[in-house]
Amino acid sequence: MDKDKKTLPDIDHLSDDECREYLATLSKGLAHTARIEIIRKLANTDRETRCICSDIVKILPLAQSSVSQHLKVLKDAGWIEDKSEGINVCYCLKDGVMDYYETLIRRCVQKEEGLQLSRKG
Amino acid sequence: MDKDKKTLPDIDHLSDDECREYLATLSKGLAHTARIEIIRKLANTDRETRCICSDIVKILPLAQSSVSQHLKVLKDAGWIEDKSEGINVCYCLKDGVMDYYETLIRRCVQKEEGLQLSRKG
DNA sequence: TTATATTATCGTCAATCGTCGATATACGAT
DNA sequence: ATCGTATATCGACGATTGACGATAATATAA
Repeated sequence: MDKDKKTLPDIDHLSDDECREYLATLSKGLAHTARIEIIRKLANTDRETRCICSDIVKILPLAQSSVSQHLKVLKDAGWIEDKSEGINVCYCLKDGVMDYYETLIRRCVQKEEGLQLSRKG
Repeated sequence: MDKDKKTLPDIDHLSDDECREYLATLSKGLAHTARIEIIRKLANTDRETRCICSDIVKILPLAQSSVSQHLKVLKDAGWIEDKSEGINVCYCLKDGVMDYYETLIRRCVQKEEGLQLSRKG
């Protein structure tokens, strides 16, 4: 039932290559203004209120099928989860994914240990 | 001479739309493993050491023309700067761009003021 | 000038993306 | 069973991306 609700992979257990792959995938999620809007909307919707698909369609200037595509991209990338509620599908941000993204960036990109000279402060 | 070395736009002076556009553009920069590798390399190269184009070509399993393309994407997006040094071109990360990216994400995506209920801590 | 090294650009090609309308699927109500 | 609502998927299309080799452009060396 919760088969597809896989949690975010533990960064410490990923190889460098896997980290880069995953960072690229998540970044692709943020690489379109419509998807940024979706994430913004979900970030501002608490779990009780819930955010169903049709709410998201309403706030975007796109056809329903296009919005559905963007939601699929975000879901496949690991940004969001969905849950069916009768006729509706409730979307929400994956828990902690924002922090996860920033951590992944640091793991992939930031200065290697041993030579952090210019970290101001 | 420094015509194309434009600094990162002040986030506070951007409209919401412009913020989203710019976040999407920067995210596109991170949306490819080769470009992540380039940014990693530059983040680990201090300004004195300098990192010239051919060094980057060496560490990537791509043709020189492909690497040049990726460098162009990163430069156009605002991640990196270049500077000619005789026959070579020295690339470096734009100063503060990592922090800038994270700030932009927060500005675009994170919870609106007034209702931050579940910021743990 | 000619030759060599470094980098950018061009042209081409296949693959992916973004969009849409149309259709399929699933559920709830009648 | 039929209808209506919500959502996902399909197929088509144009635009963009990512790759390459070839070539152009630039600087240095001989």
